[in-house]
This record gives sequence, structure tokens and C-alpha cells, in this order.
Amino acid sequence: MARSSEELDFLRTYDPGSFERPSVAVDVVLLTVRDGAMWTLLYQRTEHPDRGRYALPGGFVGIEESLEDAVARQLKAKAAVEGVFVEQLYTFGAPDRDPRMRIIAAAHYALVPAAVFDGATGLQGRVRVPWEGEVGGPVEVLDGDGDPYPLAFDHADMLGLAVQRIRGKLSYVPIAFELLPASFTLLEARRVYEAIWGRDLNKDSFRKTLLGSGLIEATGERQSGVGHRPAALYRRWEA
Amino acid sequence: MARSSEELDFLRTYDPGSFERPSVAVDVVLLTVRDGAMWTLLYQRTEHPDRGRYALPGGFVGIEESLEDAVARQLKAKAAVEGVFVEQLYTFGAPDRDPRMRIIAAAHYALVPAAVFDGATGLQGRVRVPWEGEVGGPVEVLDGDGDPYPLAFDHADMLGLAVQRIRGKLSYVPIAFELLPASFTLLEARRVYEAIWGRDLNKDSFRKTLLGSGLIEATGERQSGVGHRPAALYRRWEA
DNA sequence: TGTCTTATATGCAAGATGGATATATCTAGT
DNA sequence: ACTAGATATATCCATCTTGCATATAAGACA
Repeated sequence: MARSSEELDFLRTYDPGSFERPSVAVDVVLLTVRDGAMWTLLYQRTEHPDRGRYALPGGFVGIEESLEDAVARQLKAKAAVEGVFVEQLYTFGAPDRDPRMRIIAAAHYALVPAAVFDGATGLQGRVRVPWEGEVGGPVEVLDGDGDPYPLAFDHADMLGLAVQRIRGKLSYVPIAFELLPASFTLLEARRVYEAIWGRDLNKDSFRKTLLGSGLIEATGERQSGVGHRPAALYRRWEA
Repeated sequence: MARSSEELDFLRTYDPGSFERPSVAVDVVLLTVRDGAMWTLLYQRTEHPDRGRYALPGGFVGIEESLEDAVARQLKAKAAVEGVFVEQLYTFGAPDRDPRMRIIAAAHYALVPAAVFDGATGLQGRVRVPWEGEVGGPVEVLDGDGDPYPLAFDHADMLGLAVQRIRGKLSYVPIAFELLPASFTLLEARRVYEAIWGRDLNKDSFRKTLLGSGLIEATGERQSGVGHRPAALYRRWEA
């Protein structure tokens, strides 16, 4: 957009003023599906506030850094994960959400295949969703013994909203492929849907619907060494 | 959440540091449906930058103010509208989206019935959506002569994203009622859907679907003085 | 009283969905 | 070599939803 020289003069001499500004952070719900459940990545806080509690990967946004870049930087630094699917979730702005100071957090979610998740650094926790459908609400993250990790700040809300959003989007946006390897069977695809929605799906209807959707195409390959009839492998159909 | 005395000590002596922080603003896409189209409210900018161009209502978020409160304050101050349906849309954080300084904008949308919209202060513009379905992209706002208002900053993107979001949500979240008066006919309801989706709907299917959805109930009243058989009036069904 | 306009009711075809049944094909084990 | 076990794949059918057509109803107005 062309600006007039008068406007450029204004901008050259603009004084932003000294009113108090909030800090802005990003937090990332990194999700995968494995063993019939959703999993996420947490980090135990070593500093106050909420020391000892478990937090999502996140941190402050640089003054010249986009939100997306901040998310990518955090994912790389904390989780050692790069180049994954990320979408903005919601911006949490309650004045008292951090006891230190005003911090506005732009929460995001990232979806990765289980293999990428396994290679990430951090504490893996199984996500337990205590509500059905798209009701929403906080969710718990369970450790290996089935005990919930105490979560820091409003991160239980962020997780819950991420699950709610993904449950809703799954019906009409092909985000399930972000959670699957490059080639997959119909059973694997169905398991992803079942894990996210928390309920079983009709096998044949799922097959018919997905095959008829035009979203996937057969690779021509099949499984091998699976102890039963091998399933055909499919890949995401790229327009 | 109970905090240890040690943690409280930490917070008492916490130094937030002096790193540079962005400004945070809210912008609001105020939408209604009238005369078979979506309308929104704009304000011509009287100051640089983008002086003379047209902007959505919005402004900075107070340091102790929630995002929702900031939106309500802006709507009341700029549009003289209170107590309406508001949801968060998306947070726009590109470093160069405002030439003055780093401003991160949490965009929201508000849905109001036409009668509320008519009572609002500001420039009313008809929204023209140059894409079908949920493709997305910027939209135009037309003045009375059908000429587009030149929009400030990234506000065309905000408008476009609002339309895209509402088109998508309309299918499975009963947000249409926010755009209708307390009691309405099936024709009025259908016009809202048609205006948002930008396409005609089958009259009988719409009737059957909406009546069968359980979302509305008959008031027992009918129209009068409409020059044809009066339609039954319905209201939103409150669980 | 007739005409115009929209509302409302009913029926039907096409398609989507859920579910049952039958058959196919692989591995592991005897 | 054969069998058991497991899952894949194909076909069929009942049900539900949706789009569309047809028929009738009810008010305003000339």
C-alpha cells in the first residue's frame, strides 16, 4: 500500500507513548494419536510460578517475531520438532492468568504423526477427556500410572479447547492426515478418528465414507507381516 | 490454587524485566443480516496511519482489562451497542501489520439482529463476498452506491475470516438466532442462512430440518397484515 | 367474490448411513 | 500341508435425510 509523504513523515516522528503493555506469549498443544488415545507433550516447570507443575511448551513472542515463528521456535527449542502442522487455537487474555504480570497467551495446536511424537523431547502424557461430544471443558493428562499431571496456569483449559476444536474440525476438515504416516491403512485412519472422538465408529460406514470422499488414494502397496490378511495402503490425495 | 509462601515471596519480589513488549488491541467485526445481505459497521480514520481509510471498531486492551471487556468497551464507545453476542475470531500478529509499532490484534466478531444494528453508530456497509463456500479470503464492504470502502490495515482479512468462520459454524452451531429478533418466521430464518451462505436454500427442506432440529418452538402467534397468509412465529428453544 | 402471495402438509426419489452377512487372504502354529 | 485365527473386502438391505414436486390453506386487497 502506497503511503503519502505526509503519512511517512507522521510515521517517522511517531511516538508510541509509554503506556503499560502486556507481555504476549504462545503456548502449543502438541497432539498425536497412539495406542487408541491422544497424547500430548508437557514440561515440568523448574521455576516459580507454578514450579513443579506441568506446562505446555511455550514462551514469549519476540518483538519482531510473528506468532507462527514464535510457535515454530518453541517447538524446535523445547520439543525438537520442526515443520509440523500448526493452527491457532484461541487467545487467553484473563488479566490474572499469570500471577507475575499481564501475559496474553495465543494458544496453538500442532498435530503430528506418532513417529514424530516419539522423537520429540518432553514428557509424554495420555490425554483423558472427561466429556463426550463437543461439550468442552478441561481435560486431564495422565502419566504412566494413570495419575494426572498437575497442570500449570490455564493449560488444562487450553488442552480442553484443543480437543474440542479438533473434535469439531475432524468432521469437515481433513486434519486426520496430519496425525497419520504418509501411507496408512483404513484401520489406522479409523483408529485416529475413534481416539479423537472417544467412541467407536462403524467399520464399513467409515470405509465407504472415506473411500468415497476423494480424500485418499490407494498406493498400490499392502501391509506385510501383520499376522492376518494385509490391508491395502492409502495416502492422502493431493489435489 | 493455593501457592506456597515461598512462591508468594517469589511473586512479591518478581522483576518483570524491561524487554520490549507489543501493544495488544481488539478489533470487532459487527455483523447483521438485513435485506438479504450481511452488513458491517466501519469508521473512517481521522488520523494517520491509513487516514481516510475505513476501519473496524477496535482499540488497545487495558493492562488490567480482559479481551472480552475490551471488546465490550469498544462496542459501547464506538457503536453504542451493548450486551450482544461476541466470540473471538483470530489473533493477527504479523510484525508489520501496523506501521507505527508492533500491535497484535485479537479480532472478534459480534452478531446482532438488524434492529440493534440500525440503532448502532457508525457507517453501515453491505458485505460483498467474492468467493463461494468456505474458501476464504478478503471481502469487500460496499457503500450505498455499490463502491467499496477502502479498508485500513488488515481489516479486509478480518472481515473475510469472520465470514468464513460464520459460514462454517452456521451448520452446526445455532448462531443464526443471534441475528434474528426474539420471534421470527421460518422465512426470516431462511433469509439469514441464505444471506450468510450466499446461496438459495430449498424452502421445504429448510422447514423440515429446522422444525425437526428441536432448536425452535412455536410461539403460538402468527404474523398479521402481511398481504398473504400469515406465517407462524417461532422463538429459539431454550433448554 | 375472486386473485395474489406465501404458508403448510404430504409424498416420492435419490443419496447417505448403519448394520449384517459372506468371502478373501495373510501369518502362525501343528 | 493343513488348520485356526485374525482382519480385509464386497455385497446387500433397512433406515434416515435431503431435494423436489404437488396439493391445499389462509390472509390481504381490489
